[in-house]
Amino acid sequence: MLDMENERFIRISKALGDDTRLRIVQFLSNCCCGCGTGEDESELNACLCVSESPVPSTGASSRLSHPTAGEVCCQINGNPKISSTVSHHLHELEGAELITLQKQGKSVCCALNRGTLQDMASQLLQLANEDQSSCCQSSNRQKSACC
Amino acid sequence: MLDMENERFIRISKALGDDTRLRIVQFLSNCCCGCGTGEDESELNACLCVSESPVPSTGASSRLSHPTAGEVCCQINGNPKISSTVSHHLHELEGAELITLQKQGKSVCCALNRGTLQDMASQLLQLANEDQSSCCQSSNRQKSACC
DNA sequence: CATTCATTTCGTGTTTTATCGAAATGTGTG
DNA sequence: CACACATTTCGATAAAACACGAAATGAATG
Repeated sequence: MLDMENERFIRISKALGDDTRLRIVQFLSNCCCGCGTGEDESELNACLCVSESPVPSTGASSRLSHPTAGEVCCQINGNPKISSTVSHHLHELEGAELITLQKQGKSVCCALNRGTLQDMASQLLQLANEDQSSCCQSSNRQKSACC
Repeated sequence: MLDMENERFIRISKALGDDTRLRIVQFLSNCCCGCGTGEDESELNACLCVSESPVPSTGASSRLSHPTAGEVCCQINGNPKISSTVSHHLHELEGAELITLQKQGKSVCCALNRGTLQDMASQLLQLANEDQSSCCQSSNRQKSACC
């Protein structure tokens, strides 16, 4: 296991080791607006997840490509406005690079960072399939009196 | 994501989200004696990880197929005898099904449960590649006034 | 410029987790 | 049976994580 630092691995594991945060990741994972750029109107129009806020100058609706923090919060605990707790969890997930947060107007858009999940999966597979033939001669073994 | 319960996913994530426990898993992962049954003498004889305790009746050495808790502890913190802290971590990992502990005489043998790591990896890949087209109609969306 | 709205920051109480040493358990040995 | 040994259990302590409400920030609106 060379690539990912333990510190990062632990940060991600901790982030995923909380019920609220896991549910946030799950919601963002199967949310159809979690990956669009907001430019392809046709797919966005069919999606209930997008935020809809009227633009007064044109009278048209502006649509965001990702669910807002408030919408995520609503999905998680039914709270109509974002709680400080969910806000905190979102930033925790952002710190672990599991999601990205982007300010759009007075809202914050949340998007899943699928690459981090893939990295994590490959680290786990590496741990599962680690070459077992090298441990005894290897230098990564701690030299101690006891073993 | 149907298969693994959130509770189990969280248990495993928490177990991997601690530096000491991660190092235990890493050690067991690339330990060459982490998978043998102890019956194939030829491969075990070359391995420094095996426990060697003289059997007085025959005068020969008995070899265990896995590192003992004490040996794991030694690798982790250089402590010649197992600490209560490492013992606790081992049982935490056992609870998450990441390792198995088996009593052999007065020692406990520790073996990595590679299947759990693989399961976890596939869960993460599933999260990463979740179908995004079904969220808006799907029933797994919470119905709330706010969204 | 005052107001509303979405979000964050802050202060605090509560729970969980990690760590340590001492005592207890249990297994094999002389 | 007494003893040594590996490990676990227990009790205490300290640190980290979670949760909550109130106040603060900052952007859009009237």
